[in-house]
Amino acid sequence: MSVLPLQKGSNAERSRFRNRQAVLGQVRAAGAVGRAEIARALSLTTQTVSNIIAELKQDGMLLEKGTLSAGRGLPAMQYALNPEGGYALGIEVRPDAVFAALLDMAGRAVTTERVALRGSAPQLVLAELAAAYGRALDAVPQARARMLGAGIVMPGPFGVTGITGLGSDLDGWQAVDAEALFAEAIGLPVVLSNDANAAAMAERISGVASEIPTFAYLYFGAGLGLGLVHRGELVGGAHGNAGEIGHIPLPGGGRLEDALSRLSVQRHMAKAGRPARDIEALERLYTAQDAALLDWLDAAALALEHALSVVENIFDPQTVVLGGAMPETILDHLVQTARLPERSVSNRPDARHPRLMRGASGRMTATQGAAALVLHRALGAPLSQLG
Amino acid sequence: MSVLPLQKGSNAERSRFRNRQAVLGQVRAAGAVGRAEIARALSLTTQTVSNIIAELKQDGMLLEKGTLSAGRGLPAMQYALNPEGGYALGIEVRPDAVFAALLDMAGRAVTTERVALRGSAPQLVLAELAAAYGRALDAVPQARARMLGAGIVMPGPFGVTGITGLGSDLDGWQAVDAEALFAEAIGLPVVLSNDANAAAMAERISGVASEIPTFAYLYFGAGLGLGLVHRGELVGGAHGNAGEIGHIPLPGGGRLEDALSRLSVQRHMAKAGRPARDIEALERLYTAQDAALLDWLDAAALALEHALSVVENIFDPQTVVLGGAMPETILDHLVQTARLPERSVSNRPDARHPRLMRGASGRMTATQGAAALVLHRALGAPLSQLG
DNA sequence: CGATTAACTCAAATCATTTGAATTATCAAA
DNA sequence: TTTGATAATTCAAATGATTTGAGTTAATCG
Repeated sequence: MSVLPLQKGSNAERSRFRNRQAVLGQVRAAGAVGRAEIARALSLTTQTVSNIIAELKQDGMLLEKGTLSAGRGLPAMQYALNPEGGYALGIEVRPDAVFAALLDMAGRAVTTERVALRGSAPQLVLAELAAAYGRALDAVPQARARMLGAGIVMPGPFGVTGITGLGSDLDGWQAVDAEALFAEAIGLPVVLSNDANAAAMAERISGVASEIPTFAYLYFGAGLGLGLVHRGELVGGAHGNAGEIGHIPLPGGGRLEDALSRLSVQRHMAKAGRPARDIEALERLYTAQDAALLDWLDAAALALEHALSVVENIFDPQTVVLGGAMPETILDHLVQTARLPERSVSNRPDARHPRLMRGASGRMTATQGAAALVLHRALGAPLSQLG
Repeated sequence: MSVLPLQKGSNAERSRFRNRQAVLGQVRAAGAVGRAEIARALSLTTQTVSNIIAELKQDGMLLEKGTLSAGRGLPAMQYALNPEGGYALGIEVRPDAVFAALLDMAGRAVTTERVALRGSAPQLVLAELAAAYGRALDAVPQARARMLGAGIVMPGPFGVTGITGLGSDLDGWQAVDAEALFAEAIGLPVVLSNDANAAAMAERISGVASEIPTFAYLYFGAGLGLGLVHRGELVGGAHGNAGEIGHIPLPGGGRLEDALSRLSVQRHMAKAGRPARDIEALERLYTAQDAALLDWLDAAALALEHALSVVENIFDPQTVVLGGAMPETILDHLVQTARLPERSVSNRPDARHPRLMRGASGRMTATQGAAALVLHRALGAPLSQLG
């Protein structure tokens, strides 16, 4: 009979927790700030912010960065995140390999690793993963006591759906509580997400969207994914499966990811007798201005225009970011050649951001994004997400 | 230099405010509950809930509904919203008319009115609107002291966009701060939204989605709109223009709203020599199983399938609700004949809700939805939305 | 009928923020 | 160079809300 609430009640303890996060969030967003400025931004008193900052400094989360004189008055002591104040583990599980990265609180990867897999059975994956985590901690011992959590990216869709088997699901993972398994295997709080959402959060935490609270991210994985960030928060849908934009039909027939994905370009190039197994091969072909690749790009740009039209009109983002497992040169080519739909709510003369841009993260976007999910939760996410 | 925060800091006063809202939200969702149950749901103590409920009762927001014995122990006093405890004004501005409705806190319309307009100039609209508000207050005098705010629905898109003039924009309203104008004209706090978002919130507050936190609403206005509710909150996009789904291209050519909208059916019927000016006419034609109308319905069902495919795969909603300015019989027909896409993340064998359903609200959906936006804010919205 | 259970109330304790006064360091004008 | 204004910061006390713990009341169960 009880209605499960979308929010918990508040008390002094939870207020403090929330304010701590908010202060950390302000510091992260600003790079370095003084206490009074944080207080103004959060509508708190400087006294409160002073108390919280003293605590955070004590905990090793913040560093003093010297005073900054700005006009009259006592110069404010500037505070910045201590990169070594906290670490997040990012994990990306693919059918053939596991990627792991350890990120510090500044969002920089301090270790990265790729472990080849012989199958995707949960036991196997979990064991490899725990081992990789152990190696990362050995390499960065000071992280051991300061782990904030682990973010894990897996091919969706999550939960039991009627399209299991059609997509890129992982064998053996359809009917298990993946989050609980991971949490137990590595002994950390876990956030589970799909690749596109994680990549989007990576851009939000330390990429091109760090000052753009509402944007969409088109992610080149095996297929094509969409990550939606609305007012700083991920829009994951009812079951975390939002963003399967690759499945939507194209005007000319077929699905979007038939024309716009890594599989798509690989198939196209194979047919043309120019197999391109990996990103490096694609990059070389592009540098050589390969005719078959340029053909694919023409069709892909058209598909991208369709995707933009759909995403912009449905979601009204400040910008659309393009990224994922594609050479930067090809992403740039797409960004430059795709024509922006005229009939779109995003077609605004007063726009402050380009409507389409390439993401900043490279090859490990999703892996780093997985860790970014943890950092996002630790550094200023709203209370509603904190349990 | 200061980074504007997505959340404010918390203090005792704001905690109390938040907890008041959360308690009201629980009461609304449950219909009638006891204090201990609310306390459990919100992770607060019964003492705290008791204090807040005493205050809310004092303010006339809650009514005692007698005790309910549930097993052992002292039977809990049940509390319910006092419908007369608060009122919200809902306003829908159309090019040719203004609709106004006064809703009580239970979500019921206590007055409704339609005022024909001779033009859409701001001065004219604001004057008519203030007059309509005055008449509503005269009819329900006890509302005067208990107004929670006004929700206003206008044709989008909001702000300056490159497609101004293409859509259903209102003349004279493109470059004005509509929210401020309305707030000044009627002396109430104002929420501005588009029709689809408001209609979605109406279903959330007192319609078929009252227990569905994540859903999409396909709204038949002049065109076709989409309202997205994610974990209880509207996804409005960067400029409040999210949901312009009518603009997206159809596989067969043209835009979605060319096949699926009131304008579409009116054009189709006019061409077929069976003009249908209003909803009543459409309803009569459907009752007569008019061949031309059935033709349109076939094409519309196909377009709806495309829309479902896009919305489900991008947003992963628990359900898609169909509603707006269409006869219920026609909406039902569409719900029954549209084939649900198989390749969709929403195709789940374990789904608890139908994937597609008709909305509960009738003709005044958007107007009542406008008021629902206010009620939503007053009854349990997260702190982040409260300024 | 007594024991148990659960809702509720009262008063005191607790926690975090706010308030108000005092201190310090810089800039700008005399 | 001096003086006054400005703004950041700290200290101690006050405030506001929740929590804690003990006690009361009214049901069900055995």
